[in-house]
Amino acid sequence: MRYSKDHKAETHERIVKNASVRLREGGAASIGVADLMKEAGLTHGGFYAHFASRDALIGEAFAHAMEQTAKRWRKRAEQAPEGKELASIVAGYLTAEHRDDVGNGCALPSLGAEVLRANPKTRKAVAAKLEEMIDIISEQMPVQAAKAARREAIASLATMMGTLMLARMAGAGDFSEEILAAGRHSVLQGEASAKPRTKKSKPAAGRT
Amino acid sequence: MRYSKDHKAETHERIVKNASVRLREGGAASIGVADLMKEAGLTHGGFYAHFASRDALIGEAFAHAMEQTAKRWRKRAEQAPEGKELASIVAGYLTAEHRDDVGNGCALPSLGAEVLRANPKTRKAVAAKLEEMIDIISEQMPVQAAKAARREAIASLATMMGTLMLARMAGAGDFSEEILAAGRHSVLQGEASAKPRTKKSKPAAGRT
DNA sequence: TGTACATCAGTGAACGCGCGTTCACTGATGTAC
DNA sequence: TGTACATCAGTGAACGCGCGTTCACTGATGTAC
Repeated sequence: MRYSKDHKAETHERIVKNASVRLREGGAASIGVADLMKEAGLTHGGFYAHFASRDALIGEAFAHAMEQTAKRWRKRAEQAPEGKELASIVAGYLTAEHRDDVGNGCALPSLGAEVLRANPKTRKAVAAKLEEMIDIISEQMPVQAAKAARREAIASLATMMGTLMLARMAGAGDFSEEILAAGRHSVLQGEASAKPRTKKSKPAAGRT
Repeated sequence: MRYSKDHKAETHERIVKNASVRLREGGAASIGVADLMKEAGLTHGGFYAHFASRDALIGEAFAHAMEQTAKRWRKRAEQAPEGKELASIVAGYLTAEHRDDVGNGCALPSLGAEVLRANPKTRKAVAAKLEEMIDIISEQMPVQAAKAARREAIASLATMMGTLMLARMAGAGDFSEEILAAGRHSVLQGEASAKPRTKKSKPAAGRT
């Protein structure tokens, strides 16, 4: 072959990564085949050696963005001092840096509305990843009952993504900072140093 | 004139209303001039007698969606029994009906990501409307201190819109219902029958 | 070791199509006289 | 009251442009003999 063993796989991954950034920044409609290939240093004709269609790429870009977000949370939870797992995730989430980095940020606020317009297969994959993400937060909840932990995990996730969206809508001034602070206060009140529900000796298990 | 006095204004409004539904459902990219005019019973050429450009229409559609949402909340707060204003807004918000009616639903979850791609003028107008919406919720908060009320209003709004988005991402099954219930529980816990901060004798004032 | 062939990631011209915008025109009504 | 003209919301053909997709081709490398 002309290229190294997994050269094609690397190219494929590069295209998907770039697409997932653009997807978060500008929505699926902003993804242009020619632009994307140019960004990857290739010409547009080669696109169809990697993807069956533009829509297939969009599906992969969704999956990549969701998985990247989940990975980030797992890593944060693992690296945080015991009892500070949730606080660490929230502190990393509700920041001006995250607000301003839409393309590499959490998939949920960027893609929540977008996924409604995606094909059924993509929608299902996204819903499954969402379950995973809820599990990750749920494991860090300072509540003993699993049911309550799950309920609170969902609400915390909702508050986090909602806060980030509102902060983005508000722009980058005092109003936006106020929103971020309100979200942090709400999610973390009275839970700053409580113990998570599960030990973190093992990486988080997959979804149910 | 060929038509009644405010015929043109009515046509204009009809186009904007239709556009604001499409904007919420499919994003700005889904708004096609020809489609929209056809929906209004007209031909595409007449569009430019009403709007300077497609982009100008999109700006009006944003404003309409935001104002419609704010109006709905004011109405709900006015019609609710005293002490149940916030509960009434939340109960109307976190329902399967609202989840399934994206086009006529709250502007925030549908347009939060979309507005980041709009022009600066539209972005500013949306941010101003967001302030108004926070004020509406803030006035119904069962807290005496204005600062705390505003903080809690922001967090409630974030949780509400975040919950609705998560429920939409989850589809329409048990998982989705669970999300809605978690959001209702979170926003309303312990506040079900507290008194709002302000009397509702007068319609809510404009934003600061 | 040398030669002919197969492989296949990537190239770039070409296609069909839809879209935003322009523009000369229509035709019903209000107004001036 | 009747006639000629001005107004203007709406019509529909035409335009230029960008985009997704197709396809014959390239050329460097691995493999068979």
